[in-house]
Amino acid sequence: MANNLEKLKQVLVKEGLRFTCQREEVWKEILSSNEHRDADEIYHSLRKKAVSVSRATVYRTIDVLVKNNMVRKLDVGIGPNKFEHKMGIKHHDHIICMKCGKIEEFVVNQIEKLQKKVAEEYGFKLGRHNLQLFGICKDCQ
Amino acid sequence: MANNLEKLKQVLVKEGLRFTCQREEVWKEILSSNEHRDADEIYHSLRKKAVSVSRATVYRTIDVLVKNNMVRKLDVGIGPNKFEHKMGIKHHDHIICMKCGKIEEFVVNQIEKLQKKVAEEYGFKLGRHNLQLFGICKDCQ
DNA sequence: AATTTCTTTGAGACTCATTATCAATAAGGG
DNA sequence: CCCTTATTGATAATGAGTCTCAAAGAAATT
Repeated sequence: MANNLEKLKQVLVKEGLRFTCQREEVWKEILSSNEHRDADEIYHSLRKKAVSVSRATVYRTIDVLVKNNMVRKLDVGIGPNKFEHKMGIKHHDHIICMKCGKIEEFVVNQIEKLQKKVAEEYGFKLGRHNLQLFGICKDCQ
Repeated sequence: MANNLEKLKQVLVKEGLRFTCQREEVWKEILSSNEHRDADEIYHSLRKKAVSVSRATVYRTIDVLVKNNMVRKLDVGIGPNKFEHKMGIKHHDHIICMKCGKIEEFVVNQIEKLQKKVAEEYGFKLGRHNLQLFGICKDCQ
């Protein structure tokens, strides 16, 4: 917790940005849940707690967090992007139900390795990747 | 070619839709190129050829084609979705340059297999998937 | 402490891709 | 050829996200 706040402070210094209470609140809000939430959900959750913050600031802060590897942006194929913090969480991909929108996480190390190989083959310096499986979950079948 | 037109006719019958010259032109336009193009590019290409069609119809037609597995929708992470026809083309994924937007295609059978295994594991009936690698290409590094 | 300089914020305007609306037009069966 | 129904196109609406800019806040300078 305190560690995570420190992390934010460090990143802000590194980026030449100021530590403000809005940025702190956004970060704490994202840390407070392991759900995949979109910017608007984060914004409303903060407003419900009477935190004074605007949508624009939520988006701006998330950008900083994503750029600095503290938050992952998830393009779930439909609707707004979702976000999840990466503190103490190891890398995973997602399998998404096309009916109910349920998102499950999975890890396949071998896929990661194959991806690196592909990138090398094509002379790309690999940044992030995006792997989603879309299907119909057990409950919806 | 003639085959592909037949294919369109069949699909339209199956969907209870009519065969119109707009739908035919959109389909031919998509078939005419192996590039990854967005709806607007397809629309403008048709207009340049003096084909009378609207943006709305382009989108609507593409929807039908995607639903019937004749066209693939590509979410390239930034900007509009891109489309590519699937006639005589085998499945591949994409590696995308985050600087210049260049898209290269690759095939890794093993990844496909691993994906199927994951879906099984989680009890999902696998539909499509989405695998993009984002990086910086050789030229942009 | 006051002033200056620079950053951040928030409200709302704006953008871009896509979807919805709906009157006018076109297909296709009878 | 007529009639019903689907389709089209122009345009409005939507949704997610970004931009703008004046006002407020921090930091540095005097």
